Amino acid sequence: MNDSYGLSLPTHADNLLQGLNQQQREAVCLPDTHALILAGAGSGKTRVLTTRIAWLLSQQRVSPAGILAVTFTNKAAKEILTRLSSMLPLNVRGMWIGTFHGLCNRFLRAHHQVAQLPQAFQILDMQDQLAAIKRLYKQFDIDAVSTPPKQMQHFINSCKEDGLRADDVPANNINSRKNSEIYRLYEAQCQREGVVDFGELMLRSYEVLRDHATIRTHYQQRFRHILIDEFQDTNYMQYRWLKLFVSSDDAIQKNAVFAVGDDDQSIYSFRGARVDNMNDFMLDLKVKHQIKLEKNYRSYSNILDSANALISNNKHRLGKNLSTQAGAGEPVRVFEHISDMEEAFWLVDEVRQLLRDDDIHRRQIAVLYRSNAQSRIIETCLFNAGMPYKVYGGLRFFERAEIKHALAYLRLLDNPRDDTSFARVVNFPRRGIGAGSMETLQDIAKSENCALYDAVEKVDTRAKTNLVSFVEQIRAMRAQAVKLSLPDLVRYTLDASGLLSHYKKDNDGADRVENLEELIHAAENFCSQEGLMPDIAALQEVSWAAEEFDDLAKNNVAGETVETLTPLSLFLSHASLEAGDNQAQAGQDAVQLMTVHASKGLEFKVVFITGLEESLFPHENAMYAQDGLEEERRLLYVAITRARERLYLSYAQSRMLHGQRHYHIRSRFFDELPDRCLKWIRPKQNLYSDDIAQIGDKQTNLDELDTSTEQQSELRCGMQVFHTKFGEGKVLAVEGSGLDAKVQVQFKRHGSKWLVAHIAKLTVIA
DNA sequence: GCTGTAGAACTTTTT
DNA sequence: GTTCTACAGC
Repeated sequence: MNDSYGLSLPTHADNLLQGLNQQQREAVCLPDTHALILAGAGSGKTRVLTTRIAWLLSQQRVSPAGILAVTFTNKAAKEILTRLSSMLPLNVRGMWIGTFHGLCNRFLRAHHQVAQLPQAFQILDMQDQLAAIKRLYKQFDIDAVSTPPKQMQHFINSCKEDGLRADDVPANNINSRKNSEIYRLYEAQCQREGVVDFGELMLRSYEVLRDHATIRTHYQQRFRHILIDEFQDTNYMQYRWLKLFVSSDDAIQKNAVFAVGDDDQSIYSFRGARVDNMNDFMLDLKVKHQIKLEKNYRSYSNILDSANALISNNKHRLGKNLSTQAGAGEPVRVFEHISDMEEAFWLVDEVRQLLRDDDIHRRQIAVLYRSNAQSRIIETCLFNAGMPYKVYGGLRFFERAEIKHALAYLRLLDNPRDDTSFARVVNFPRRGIGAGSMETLQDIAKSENCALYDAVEKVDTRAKTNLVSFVEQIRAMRAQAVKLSLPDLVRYTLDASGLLSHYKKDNDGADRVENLEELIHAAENFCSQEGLMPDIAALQEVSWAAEEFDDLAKNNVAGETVETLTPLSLFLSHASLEAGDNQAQAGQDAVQLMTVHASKGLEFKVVFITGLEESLFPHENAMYAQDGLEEERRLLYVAITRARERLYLSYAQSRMLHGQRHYHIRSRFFDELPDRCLKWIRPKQNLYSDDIAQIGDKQTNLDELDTSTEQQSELRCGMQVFHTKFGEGKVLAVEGSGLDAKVQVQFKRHGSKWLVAHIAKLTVIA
C-alpha cells in the first residue's frame, strides 16, 4: 500500500530501527516535542539524526516539506542526504537540508525583495571580504595602521554574529565610534554592490524572519520538525535564527526541535561557538527530553577510558561517560623524544612497522597535531622516507588564486558592478592598468557614487584607453554569455579573459592550467543531476515564494525589475558556499596528516597524537584561562576518540618554534590519563644503545631508566637546564662527582630541587 | 608600474 | 624558520 509520500508502511519503520540500541531507538522514536540528544563520540550521532528523519516520514508524522535539517558543513549535509536516500525511496526535494549558510542563501534568494537584495546577490568569502574592506580603506583614506583591515574584518563579523548593525554598536569613545563608522561604510558598500558576506547571510535572514510575521508564521507552520547537528558549535546568531522557526503561538500546532550535540566536543569557541546554547535551549524551550548516547561503537576501552578520565577533569559539563563492549584492546602507547626531529623520525619508523607487520593501510593511519606549524617537520621526514601522505587543511579548490580570478570574471559577467571582482581582474592578466589608474577610477566612483565599471566612461586621463578596452571586453563577453551553457561559458571565459594563455605561458603554470580545466569539470558536474539537485529545489522555492508573498514583495520594493537566477549565479554561490576539498594529493593510499580540529568527526584505525607538550598542547595562549584550558582538554578528548584500535601519544623535550629552539615539559594532560591504560615506551634510537624500555609507572620508573648515556657530567652553577617533568631551571649548586654527583636546580615552575645528576635526565640549554 | 627586500607575525577554522 | 605585507627603488 502506498501512502501519500510514496512509502510503504509500517514494515519500513521496523526496518529502520533494526540494529539500534535502546537509547538510539528512544531518540529516534521521540514524540513530536523538543529534545536534546547528547551524543558522545562514536555513538552513532549522524545515524540517529538521519533515522529520526526517515522514521518521522515513514510514520507519516510529517511530509518531506515539513523537515528542516541544519548542519555546519557541506560534508555533513551531504552525508545526511546520502544516508537518507539509502534508507527511504523518497524524494528529498521538498526538504530543507543544508548548512546554516546554504539555507540562508536559499531563503534570501526566495525573499530577496523583502530582504532588499538583488536576487542574484553574490556571496563574499573571507578573502573577498578582506579585499572589500581594504578597498574601502583606500577609498576613504582610513588609517590601516591604527585599525588593521584584518582586525576590522573580525570586528564586523563579530558584530553581525551578535546581531548588531552599525547603528547598534555602542560608540562611546573615539575608537568605537571609528569602528562603527567603518562598519557603516562597509555595509553601504556591500549593499551598493549587491554582495553579502557569510555573517550577512545569517543576520539578514534573521532580520527578515524577525520583522515579517507573515513569513515567520509561514515557516513555523511549514517546518514541523527542525533538526540540528553539532548543536554545541552553534553561535549566538544561529541559535536566535533557529528560535525564530519555533512557534510560540498556541493557536498553531507546535513544531519540534531535535538538537544533537556533544558539549565535550565543543572546540570552536574561538570562532563564536557557544556551548551555553545547549543549556539555554533546555531552559528557553522547556525541553523535557534529554537522551544520552553513551555506547561507543568505535574504540577499545583503553582508549575510551583514557578519554573519559581526561574529560572528567572539566568542571562545566552536562555529564556523559562513554562505554564499549569491545574489550580493553591494546594499551595506549606513550613515547618521549629528545627533539621534534627525533619524534618525526620515530613516527616514520613506527608507521613503516605498522604497514609491514599488521594488516593496516596507510589511509587508516592519522597523524594529529595541535597547530599547523608542526606538520612541516613530519612532512619532511615522510617525504624523505618516500612515504605517501596527505595533508588536510590549507587552500581549498575554490580558494586558489587562479580559480578566484576565473570566478571574478564570471561574477563580472553576472554582475558588472561587483567592484571586488572588478578590482581583482582589471589588471590580470596585465593590461597596463596600475595603482595610479585605479586610484583615479576609485575617486570618480566615490564622487559619483557608482560602480567602478560605470565610472570608467567618466575617466578623462591617459589611463582611459586601457580601462575602456577592459570594459569593452567584459561587455563583449557578457553578450556571448547569454548564448552559452554553463560549462561552455566557463570554457569561453577562461579563453576570452586571457587567463588560460597567461598561465600556459608561465613555466610554473602547469598546475594552475590544470586547476582551471578542473573548473570546467566542476561546472559540468554542477549541471549534472547530482550537483544541481539542491539548487533546483531552491529555484522551485523561489517561484513558490514569489507567488506566496507577492503582495508583501510589492509593498516593500516597488518597481524592481524581475530578475531570474541563472545557472551561472547558482554556480557562483555554490563556489562561495562550498570551497571544495581541502586535501592535497587526493586519491592514493596515504597517511593522513591534520590538525586535531580537522580530525573532528573522523575515525582511524591508528592515531598518532604528536607534540603533547606544555604550551603547545595545551597551547600557551589558552593555558592560563579556565575556559581556555577546558577547551584544550576537549580538544585532546576529540583527538583521543578518533582512534579505533591503536593510539600513540608522543612528546618531545625540545622543538623548533618561530626559528628558535624551545624546551617544554610534557603536557599536564598526561597526569590526567589513567596509568592502567598507558604503556610508557622509550623508542629505540641511534642515540641510545639500550633496547626499548617498557615502564610501568610513569612517575617513578621513568627517571630510573632514563640514565641516558649522554654526557651530563659537566653541570655547573648558573647553567640553564631542562628536566622532562619539571621543565626549565637553573643550576644553583653541584655536590660530589661521578655517580654520586648531586645538583640543586631552581625550576621556574616547580621550585628548587636536589637531583642525582646521573639519574635525573637534565639537558643543558645554556 | 613592477620587483625586490626589510619587517612583522605566528593557534585552532567552516560558511 | 617561513611567509605574508608594505614600501622603496628602478
